[in-house]
Parts: sequence; structure tokens; C-alpha cells
Amino acid sequence: MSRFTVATQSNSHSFHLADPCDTCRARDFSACAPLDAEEQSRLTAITRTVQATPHRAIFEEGDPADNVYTLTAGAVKIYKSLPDGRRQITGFLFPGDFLGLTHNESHAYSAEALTLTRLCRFPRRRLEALLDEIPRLEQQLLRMASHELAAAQAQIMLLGRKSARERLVSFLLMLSNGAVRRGQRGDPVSLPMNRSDIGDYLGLTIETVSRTLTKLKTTGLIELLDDKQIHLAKPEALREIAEGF
Amino acid sequence: MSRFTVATQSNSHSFHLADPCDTCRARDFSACAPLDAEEQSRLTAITRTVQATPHRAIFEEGDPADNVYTLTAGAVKIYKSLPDGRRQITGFLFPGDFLGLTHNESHAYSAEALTLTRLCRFPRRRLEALLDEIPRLEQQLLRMASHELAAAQAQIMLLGRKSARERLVSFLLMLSNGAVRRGQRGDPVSLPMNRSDIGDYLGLTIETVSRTLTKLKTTGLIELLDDKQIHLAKPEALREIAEGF
DNA sequence: CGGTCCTTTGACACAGGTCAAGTAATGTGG
DNA sequence: CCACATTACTTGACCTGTGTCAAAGGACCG
Repeated sequence: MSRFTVATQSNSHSFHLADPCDTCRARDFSACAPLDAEEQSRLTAITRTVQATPHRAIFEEGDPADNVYTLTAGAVKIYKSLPDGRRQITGFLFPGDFLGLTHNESHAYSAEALTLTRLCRFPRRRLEALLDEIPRLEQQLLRMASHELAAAQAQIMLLGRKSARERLVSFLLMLSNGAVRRGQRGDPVSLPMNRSDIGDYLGLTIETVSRTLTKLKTTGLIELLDDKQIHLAKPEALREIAEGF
Repeated sequence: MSRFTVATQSNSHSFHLADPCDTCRARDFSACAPLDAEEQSRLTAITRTVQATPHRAIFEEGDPADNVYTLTAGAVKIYKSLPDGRRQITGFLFPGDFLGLTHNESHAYSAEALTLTRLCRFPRRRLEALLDEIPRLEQQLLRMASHELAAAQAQIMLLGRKSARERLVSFLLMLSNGAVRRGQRGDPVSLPMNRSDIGDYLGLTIETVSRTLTKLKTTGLIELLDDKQIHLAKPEALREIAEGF
């Protein structure tokens, strides 16, 4: 995985756990203690690569939490539901992201692929056993978890106090920054999810998402190349809107 | 847009790091690998007990993240702010909870005591050094972080999809459950924070908080013993409301 | 006993939700 | 290649839950 190769999304982040240094770079982690060859091979020994197709659950809220995953290609949504059908998407995951880590017996959320997706699956018991033996693995997990926690708090701020416009703009910038971090282009932001998923992520309805995007377009802040491709016409102005100025 | 407050993180338990087994029990963690006497004394060697008084910041968003804390007595709010003063409390912390863990150079949120509060302070560098030497310490942290993450997702669901009534009821039950976990009585729920903090936590205004509590009272679901003391008159009904039935 | 802070309550406004219709893109079977 | 269905997105008209603004009551305090 040389830094000089063109970043093809599929490879640059596979084996998140097995290739932590790459992950660190990609995610701006402050420190990085890569696994050595022997540790990596022990980790690899318990992983299986699996595929997930859109609209099929990877696991559902309440399912026994027997496996843990890292995403190596594609995109995934994780969400919680209320009995009457209201949904809240708590996150969109991209290559390098982690899925299913918990200390409970069952998953607290459902996970579903947005596109054709490749995952590394780790049996939880065996991964936990490895954690005891490879401290650096645990360090990586802790780093990732505290990163997730910071992201969750940003999302809490977004949902608790931002307007629809601020939410949409924050969302576009998040996607853009995420793409850049993964070595892809950040400007025409590509949305692998539909309007309904965006609404369920931002705590809005489909209609509000659509209307708000239209208004951003007519204001000249963004350009809708097509439904799922957005050009950030005035990135500075967008940044200010997202930050709440 | 005057005052909003900040921050969420859920519940932790006293001397979390110094007394992990107690923590585990209190939090229903699935496994528990307590530190041995020697490990504990090494941890204790780097801790200082400090006090925090209400309305004085423990640290602020952007401050260098030099210390990590566990709360041993009192209550703390953590919050993020937008430039125009909007605030979102991302968590209320109680004895046993953890404060300030991050992999960034600076804190992503502010922390402020609600009541007279006692904290254990760990210099971050020395704690990180210990992590390398005491794997079980890191295991505890990971457990705590993944617990926080689950709580953050519940809060995301609350903010994204629940009504004001559902939010208030969920909040009361959270406080009640938290108190029980810490070995206190869960029924007259005591609110160490004011209405403004509740609003800033639930993504509502003071007025909506007040009105909604009044309505819950006139419906007979709760009883307001005083401003900060609430009796859960119909716990089953409340539970259903919180879950979104 | 006047001031300050917190909470409650009321009247009204508005952002975003709901309901409904229309348009466009894509697929499907004949 | 064309009807036709399906799905996703947009737009409009209207409604409602919550926010905003204002005022008043209570508790606490010097």
C-alpha cells in the first residue's frame, strides 16, 4: 500500500484493523502504533471477507452481536427504529469504518448496505481473545471509538440546535471531508444514499431535504449536477453556514 | 438566541478507573477484568483529587486536552456551543462517569459542574503511558467508550425523531435508571440541573420544557414535588411513551 | 423589602411537517 | 421499440408543534 499509488478506494483502506497505520493517516489520528507482521497474520487468520447487497440487512437491532466488521468497499447506513416506524439513521459508514463493536449481547442498531459493499468480518469472541494478546489492537479500537464519540457529539449538536439549512450544509461538508480523507475528490460530493435516508439522518422529512437543497441551489451556494452529485459552489460560505455563523 | 447549554454523555460510575469492577457491576458490562493491587497503586500514583464548583468551567471547548477525569461526587454538564450562542448539552455526568477522553490535542466540548463536584484528575500523558503497560486499563476504557457510544446513539434518536413529550419522558427515565444504577432511589427523580440545561440537553426551549412538564403533571403521569424533584406516577405508561408507542 | 434569578403561563409566529399532485428516470413485458 | 408500472424526487398548499416575545409569580438573598 504505497502512498504513491493512485488511491483506489477499495484498497486504500481494507483491513482496517490489519492495516492500522493507513487508517490512522486517513483519519488524522494523532498517534499510530501499527501491528507487526506476526500480529497482522494472527488477525487475518480470523477474518472473512463478505459482501452485502443493497436493501439487505447486515444485521438488525436486537440480533445477537456475534460479529464485528470493517467496511472495505461501498457504503452502509446504521439506524435505530421506533415501534411506529420512525427511523433515525445514526451514521453512514465508508471504507475504513468500523461496524458492530459493542459490549452487549445484542446490537443496538441495524445495519444495511447502501451500495454493493465489501466487509471484513471478525467473530467477536475470537477478536476479543486477540485483544487480550495484542494490546495495540485494543489501542486502535479505542482510538476509533473515541473518534466515533466525537462524531456522535457533533451529530447531537446538529440535531439539537441546527436549522434545516445548517443541517444540510453540514452534511454535505461532512461527506466532502470524508471523501477527501479517504483519498477521493471532495468537490462534486457524491451521495450514495437517497433523500429519504438523508432525511432520516438529519432528523428531517424528505420534502424538507428536497426543498432545502433547491433553495441552496437557487441561492447559488451549490449546484445539483444530478440527484446524487453536488458541486460546492461557495465552499467558504457553506463552511460558515455549517458552523452556525 | 441567547442561552443554550451543552453536552451529553451518559452515565458512569465512581472511581471507574481505580475501581473497575464496581464500575462493571454498576453498568452491566458483560465481562470484568479488575486491576490488581499493584496496577491500582500505579494508577493511584498519578491521580489528584480536585473539586469543581458550579458555574465554573472544568475545561472549555478548544482548551488543550491535558487531563482526563473521573467524576466521584456531584454532577457535571458537557456541552458544545455555536458562535451565535446556541448551545447543546451533549451529556450530564454523574459519579463514575468519565470526562475528557480524546485523541485530539484539544477538547471538543466544555465541561462545567452543576453542583459541588469531586473529580479524579489524570494527566493525560502519564495515563497514556500507563495504558501501554496495563492492558486491562485500556480494556476498561474501551468498554466505557463503547457504552458512551451507545448512549450517544440513543440521544441521536431522541433528538432526531422524538416529540417534546417523548424527550422529556425519556429524560426522566434516563435520570431515574442512572440513579438506580448508582445505588440511589429511582423514584422521586431529582434534577440537579435547571430548566435551561434540560432544554439545551433535549434540543428544546425552556418554555417548552416547562409547558411539557406541566402537561405531564395535569395528565397524572408525573407529580412535581418541587422544581427539581419529580415523582413518576405511572412508570409503565411513561416507559411506553419514551419508547415511542 | 427591593433585586435577581428561575419558572410558569399566555398570545402569537414560523420552520418544518403533512398531504397531495406532478415530473422524471428507469425498468419490464409484449 | 413502445405502453405501462415503479420508484425517486420536486413542488405546492396548508397545518401544527415548538419557538419567540412578553409578563407575572415565587424563591432566595443581601
